[in-house]
Amino acid sequence: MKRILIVDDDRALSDIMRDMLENYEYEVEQAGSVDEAFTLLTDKKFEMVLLDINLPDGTGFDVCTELRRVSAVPVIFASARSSLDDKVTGFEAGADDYLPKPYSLKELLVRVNALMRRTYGMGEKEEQVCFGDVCVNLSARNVTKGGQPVNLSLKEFDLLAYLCRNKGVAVEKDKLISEVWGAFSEVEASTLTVHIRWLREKLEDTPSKPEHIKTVFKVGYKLE
Amino acid sequence: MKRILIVDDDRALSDIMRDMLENYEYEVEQAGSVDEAFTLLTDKKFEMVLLDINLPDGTGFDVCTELRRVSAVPVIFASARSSLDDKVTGFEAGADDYLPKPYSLKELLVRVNALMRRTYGMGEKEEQVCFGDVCVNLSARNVTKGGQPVNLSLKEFDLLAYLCRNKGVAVEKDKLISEVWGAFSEVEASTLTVHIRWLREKLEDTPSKPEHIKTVFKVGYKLE
DNA sequence: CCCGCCTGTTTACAATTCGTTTATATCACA
DNA sequence: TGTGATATAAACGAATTGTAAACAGGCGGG
Repeated sequence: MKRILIVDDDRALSDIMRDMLENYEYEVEQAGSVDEAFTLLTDKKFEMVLLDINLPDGTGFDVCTELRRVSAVPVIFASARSSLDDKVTGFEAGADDYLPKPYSLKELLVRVNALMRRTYGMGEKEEQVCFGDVCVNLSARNVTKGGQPVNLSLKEFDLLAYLCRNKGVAVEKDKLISEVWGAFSEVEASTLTVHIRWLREKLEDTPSKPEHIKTVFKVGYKLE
Repeated sequence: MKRILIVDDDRALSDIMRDMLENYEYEVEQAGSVDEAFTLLTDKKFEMVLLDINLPDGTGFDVCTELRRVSAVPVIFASARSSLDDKVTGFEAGADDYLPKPYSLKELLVRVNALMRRTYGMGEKEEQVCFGDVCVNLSARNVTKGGQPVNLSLKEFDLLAYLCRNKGVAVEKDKLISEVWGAFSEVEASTLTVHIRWLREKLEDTPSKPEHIKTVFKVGYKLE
């Protein structure tokens, strides 16, 4: 959940922005002055700051400049001041975008989204599943046991990954084969058996008495 | 030196943009059509793409969408089409900014600078990644092994740099090629293999038993 | 202007890994 | 205890990767 700070002394407008951003699963806090902004920035970490320029006790430029001394947090100016000079000043103060009022809320939203995407990644969330002393990082494709990296082959990893994604549930052999080898694969069930064995050899303390990669008789396998 | 691709069929305007950007130490290439854009993207790597929307043989939206399939290169739309719908379409296609014509050149420049800064770092801070007795300074583009400087060629360094930025994760061969050789590059996978080999020869104690530049069979490579 | 060096790409071949199958042993349930 | 299901071990072939060397283009120095 990304947190956004809106700094604007027009409370009505600020509320509208807040409502819209909250609809899109951002967490929003509001400040109406430079002072209030610094107070909030001191307390909490924000993933983005939206700045008006004209504030009762200073300018958004000042806020941005100060902020940049200590932080690279994304900043978007949103202001009624729309001259080129103001834009240049804003960007030179370290802003990432500048949106002159009046703007459409939709445009604000897509720009916020674009900057979030650029700053925090295209949404590749790091998925990690652990059992016992084994950690499986699904996005990085690496596995550790007791902190030590474990080398798994392609099929071994894919198989383990599918079990991880269905941790706790018994997966039928047919299902495993079609997920790992492809829907119309014609490999024999024994192939699956062998790969399970190799996983156990690499990941279980006692491969012949598996504690995590369990077999479900007549059904398939289950990760616990 | 950052390379920028301008895609615009208005050659006069394109030239003006080029001149200005070159004054600010960017290296610029120009394309006047979708086709030309793809050609350039096939054999060179760009750090940013400026896209017009109306092109003789397609739209900038198409270029952006295709590009986003394989690359996270920063994209700015600059177009006479200034409706909200167009802006939304542009951002949804994966753009980072949208600048309606007519715009001032100065504004284009500060937006380019801001996006470069956001994407490639705030300049001064030294990014350094180490593994074993090897240290890679990403901003200074130099590498040491056991304190001794190591000479890497351009491609060798780019490849290593990308692996460093994704230390610990298995990077697919396709991804490596599109990041190092350019979005639509058509170099063969064997070229990648050879460059990996050279890196290992220069950085690994026992190149044939690499401890850090690991191969992930059928997938790609990983830095540990 | 020519030459040699450096870089990058491709090619050909060697070495290795991986996945599958087969064969046999062991296990779980009725 | 018997029988089908699963585990274990090993072997083979195919596909992937490593290696070395040749080739081409660009650049700078003589």
